[in-house]
Amino acid sequence: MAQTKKNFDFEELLNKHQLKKTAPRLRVLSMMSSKTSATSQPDLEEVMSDVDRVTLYRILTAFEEKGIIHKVFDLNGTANYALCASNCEENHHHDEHLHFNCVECKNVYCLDDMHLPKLEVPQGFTTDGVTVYATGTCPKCNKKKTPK
Amino acid sequence: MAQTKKNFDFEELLNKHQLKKTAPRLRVLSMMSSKTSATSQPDLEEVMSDVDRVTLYRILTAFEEKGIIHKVFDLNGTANYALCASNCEENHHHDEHLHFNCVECKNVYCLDDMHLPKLEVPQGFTTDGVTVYATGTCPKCNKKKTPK
DNA sequence: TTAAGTGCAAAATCTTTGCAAATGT
DNA sequence: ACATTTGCAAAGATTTTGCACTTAA
Repeated sequence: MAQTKKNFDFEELLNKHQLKKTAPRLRVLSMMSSKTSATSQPDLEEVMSDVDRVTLYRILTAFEEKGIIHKVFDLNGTANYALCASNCEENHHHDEHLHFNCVECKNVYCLDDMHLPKLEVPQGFTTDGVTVYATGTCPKCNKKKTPK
Repeated sequence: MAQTKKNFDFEELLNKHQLKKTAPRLRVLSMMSSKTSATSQPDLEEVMSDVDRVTLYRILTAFEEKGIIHKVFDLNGTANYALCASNCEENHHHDEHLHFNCVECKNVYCLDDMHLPKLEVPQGFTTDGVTVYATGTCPKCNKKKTPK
């Protein structure tokens, strides 16, 4: 059960959430599933430039409400979207994983499998969630920098 | 050397960065220093509603460039600003502390003194910075919830 | 057929830019 | 007096809303 989001799952996924299978929606899902990193809204808009911007907004909103994708802001405040892991439910996301923001290519990687260290907070604070952003260089960009 | 940013330091601070002491700038500094949490841009705009919005944008940009304040986006993508610790230099911020985002009052607390646990990243990634966002309830809001 | 989704137009925000007037040094 | 800073007007960009047309089921 390693990779759960294959292309032919998208119909089912939309069905499950009572969303009709339309071309723009399938393309959004397809694009997100083809990447290991989250997709920034500007990138999405570029690829989907033939559909109305409003439509894209509505698709993203709908997907987020249904728990199909989750939104994560990178360190520049830009919204990035990624498919949710299977344990996301409607309006209740489990995105307490590590978000890695590459300073070279700006991509945001959702490193789901990383275990996050326990966090201590001062007296009086109670935490219900932790999101960790790491900045640095991703493997792809590291390779470019060390061509040998 | 516990609290470094007293009111009478602001003149000096602006001087040091070759910025003129103007009323709006002093008010921004005063507001930020009076709070233990970062100040959201909407909050700033409300308090500073008598000065032009453009002026506020420029003040914040200038302060950030000079390393007087740093910007941190909360989990809703809203910009929040806080005075930099003294070890911030121009265009090179040290804000690798814990940002605590209260789900009740939406405030962002910069918990400078917390030590952040070492983070493991997968093969190929190299990190140069870590920002941790915790969500939860801050002491103030916890008190409200448990009135006794 | 009909409820849901899309596209277009337009409003509402948010952010940036240019320039003249005001202000700090 | 002079360089900065502010305010205003306007341009640009982003996001939201309303409604008619289209499409999936």
